[in-house]
Amino acid sequence: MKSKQETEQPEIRRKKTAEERRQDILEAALNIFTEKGYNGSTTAEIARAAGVAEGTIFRHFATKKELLIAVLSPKILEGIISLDKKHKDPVEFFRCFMKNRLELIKENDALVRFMFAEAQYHDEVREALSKGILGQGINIVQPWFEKGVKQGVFKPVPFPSVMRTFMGMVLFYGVFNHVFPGLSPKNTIEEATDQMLEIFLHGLIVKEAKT
Amino acid sequence: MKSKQETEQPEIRRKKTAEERRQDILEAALNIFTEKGYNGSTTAEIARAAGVAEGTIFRHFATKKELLIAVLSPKILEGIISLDKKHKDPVEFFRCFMKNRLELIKENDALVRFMFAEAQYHDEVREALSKGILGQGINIVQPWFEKGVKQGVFKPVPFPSVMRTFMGMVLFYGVFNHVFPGLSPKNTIEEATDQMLEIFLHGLIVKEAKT
DNA sequence: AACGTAAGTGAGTAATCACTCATTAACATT
DNA sequence: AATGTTAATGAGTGATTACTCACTTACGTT
Repeated sequence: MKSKQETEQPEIRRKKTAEERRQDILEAALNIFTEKGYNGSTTAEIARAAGVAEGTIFRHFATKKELLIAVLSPKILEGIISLDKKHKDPVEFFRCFMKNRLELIKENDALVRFMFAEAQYHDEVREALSKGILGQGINIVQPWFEKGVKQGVFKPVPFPSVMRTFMGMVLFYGVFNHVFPGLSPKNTIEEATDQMLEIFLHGLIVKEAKT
Repeated sequence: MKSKQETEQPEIRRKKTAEERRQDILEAALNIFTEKGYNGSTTAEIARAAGVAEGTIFRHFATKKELLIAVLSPKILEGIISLDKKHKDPVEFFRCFMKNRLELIKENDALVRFMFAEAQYHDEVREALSKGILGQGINIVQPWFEKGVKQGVFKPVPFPSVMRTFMGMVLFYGVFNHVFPGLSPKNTIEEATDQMLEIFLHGLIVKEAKT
């Protein structure tokens, strides 16, 4: 029951609501974390970036780790909603989905890289990531893939392999550009999507050739 | 000029050579680093694992970061040699290369994950990784790919996209199994290679279908 | 204006960090 | 046995860490 009424907003520096402060801290934490890593960031630094005292952080989050979880949790589920179900064609779905994910990753590449990096060391992050992304995969991708198989459009490759391949291609896109700058310089998302999709759907080999 | 002669080895606990100690420390550091991350590991912990005093570490490595570099540098170049050039067929090359890399990654998956995780935060790691792996890509993969294109076997997709797709699939293999356990349970390397290669070379779509 | 309350503060704390250095131990050489 | 040399030690150091708490501030209510 947060009975905080927005009355008039005078010139003098008003105290922010608890929720506003919380958001300030979360935003600052996200920036510092993605830049320096969880263990490389200090609560003092985050407080400075958020414009609050260090003690304020611990009024909103009991521990530093709780802050980490609070930063990542909403981000992990983000983007699920943005995908509509208007597609009829499995191939069209994969094209849209890949482009959608590439855009999402390009916009949040520091975040994505951070999540996967920290997933190595923190069980909580790994579990949240696993649940969130696997949920996307199973709920969204698998039905379309199986639909395609039933229609005879897709090969009956085991779904885990499809998922792994697809995610590898897509997720690595963001990591790649960071770790290996210089390669793929002027690649637009459109081009990247088309080229990846060409390989993913039709393969590297020209159709007439034999293995 | 290390004039240390291996004479007789009496029962009493002998002092190890500098090189032996160095290797002990490197091995322990690798284990601790991959488990807890660079910033999550302490030199005290590494010393304990290596069975040496903390000061000994700094007799062999000036700083903790120097230890990190010393741990990773040899690992990054590892595996290049193991690949012979007996292949004649570009397709066969990709099959062998993928299987080879998958095995390498499966055996060193903690290391691989650690390298890419720390590459987010340390320029030195990123540069070493970039140079090492990009070198492999350009020196080994690109010639075979271009050979395939000239033979009319491969499509003239821009090489960066091919490389990115290939690396994404392969590298993500290890990360995937760690972050998303439960999926792809009993997948052997043989199966994984075959399924990935099927998608990479021939695509998900059955040949008769149209986009 | 006086009071109560929720939110914010920052100096303080105990623990921990990477790193140092005077000392000791283990060898080879004489 | 005496001496020199190289390697190893671990208590010590100053800096830094996540986190605490007694106190202040800003606001709503009366």
